[in-house]
Amino acid sequence: MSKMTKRERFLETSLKLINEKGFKATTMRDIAHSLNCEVANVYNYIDSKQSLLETYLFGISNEFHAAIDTIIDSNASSEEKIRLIIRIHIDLMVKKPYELALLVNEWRNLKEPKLGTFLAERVVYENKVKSVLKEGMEAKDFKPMNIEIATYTFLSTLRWLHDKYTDLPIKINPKEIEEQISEFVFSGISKK
Amino acid sequence: MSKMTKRERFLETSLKLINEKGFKATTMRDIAHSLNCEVANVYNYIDSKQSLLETYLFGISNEFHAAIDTIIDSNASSEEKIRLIIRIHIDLMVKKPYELALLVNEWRNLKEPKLGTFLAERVVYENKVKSVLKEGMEAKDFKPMNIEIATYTFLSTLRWLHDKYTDLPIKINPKEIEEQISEFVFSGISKK
DNA sequence: TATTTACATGAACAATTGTTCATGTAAATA
DNA sequence: TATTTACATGAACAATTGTTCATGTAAATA
Repeated sequence: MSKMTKRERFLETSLKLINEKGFKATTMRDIAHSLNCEVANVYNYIDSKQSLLETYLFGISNEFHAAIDTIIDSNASSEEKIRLIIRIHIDLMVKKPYELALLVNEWRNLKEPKLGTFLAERVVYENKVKSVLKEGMEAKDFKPMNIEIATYTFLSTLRWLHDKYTDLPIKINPKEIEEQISEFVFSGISKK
Repeated sequence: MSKMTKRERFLETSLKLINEKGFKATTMRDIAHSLNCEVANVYNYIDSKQSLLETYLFGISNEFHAAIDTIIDSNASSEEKIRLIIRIHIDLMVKKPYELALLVNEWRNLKEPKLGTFLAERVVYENKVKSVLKEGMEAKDFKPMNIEIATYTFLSTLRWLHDKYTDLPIKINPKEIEEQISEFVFSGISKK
């Protein structure tokens, strides 16, 4: 459909613009300008500036949830599950670096009640990760840890990726990132 | 001095407000309101909204640099240096959680040429960390790693702290965070 | 006592913002 | 051919924004 194509091209353009300048700093006129059209025309594609942000954020959030649910429902070992979680984060970063950057940087600009929904979804996601770590601890695959700290620290190791992938022209090889981060997470930096 | 006290109280109030709503979303009128005064009065304390942000960001950035320089110039082992870097991050988070949150979340709102200066300073900081990791790798304290990935992954493990410390009423014990994160960084989550 | 200092006000400003409206048009569809 | 659809325009709006100005005042300082 011609509509889809045009709309998608519009979404892509404004996504990059928002990433460059930030959501608040990007005006409807900025978006129009980068599309070579008038401001009013932008409203043929979206309802409001807010809804634009919501579309992006809930879209990528859903993708993360769909991916982790498949992993959790599998009968892989805890270690294998963590390995797969690392992989989906890197996969999504390669496929949708700008959406990922938005997810990290711009969710604050959501308004209630969407903001509450978003944060609730994020807690659910964190809890899914937490459950895998807990499972692994109980199975003695993982060492005894403060589960909260371990969850946040682990998730943090995956949260810088988008930054390098959106800004730099030279992309680091995703396979290498996956190996290096997995090694870091499972056995740290010390030469044992 | 009475001036210092009042100005500092003002800085503290607006710092929290900016953290709550975001820099762009916080208006001068918001700040005035939370101080129970008129907008114009705010300009007795600062030159502009931008300079307010700059004060915070370069202040905390300098603290990080001062702290890491002391560590780098010491003759501690690489492992000990990494341990100390973890410690200063946690110390600063406990002492100045709001400044830290700003450093992570709001630097994008700086304008050139301050933005360039800030980013350059950040690269310098990352390079200092990188040099410690490299040194440790060469001394065979640390395993062979892609040094870029290791640096960003390591720094990330410290970048979620402020979030929990500003939002939650219940503070996690800093000593425990330090131990847990050090263990994570040096030997990972696997039960060896 | 005279003067400086730090803090305070209210009104006004020019610019920017998201959004709406009436209207138009080329291409696809019925 | 008639009509719907998707995309497009320019003007206008009400609200919000950071900042300035002239002016005031209580307390500290000279």
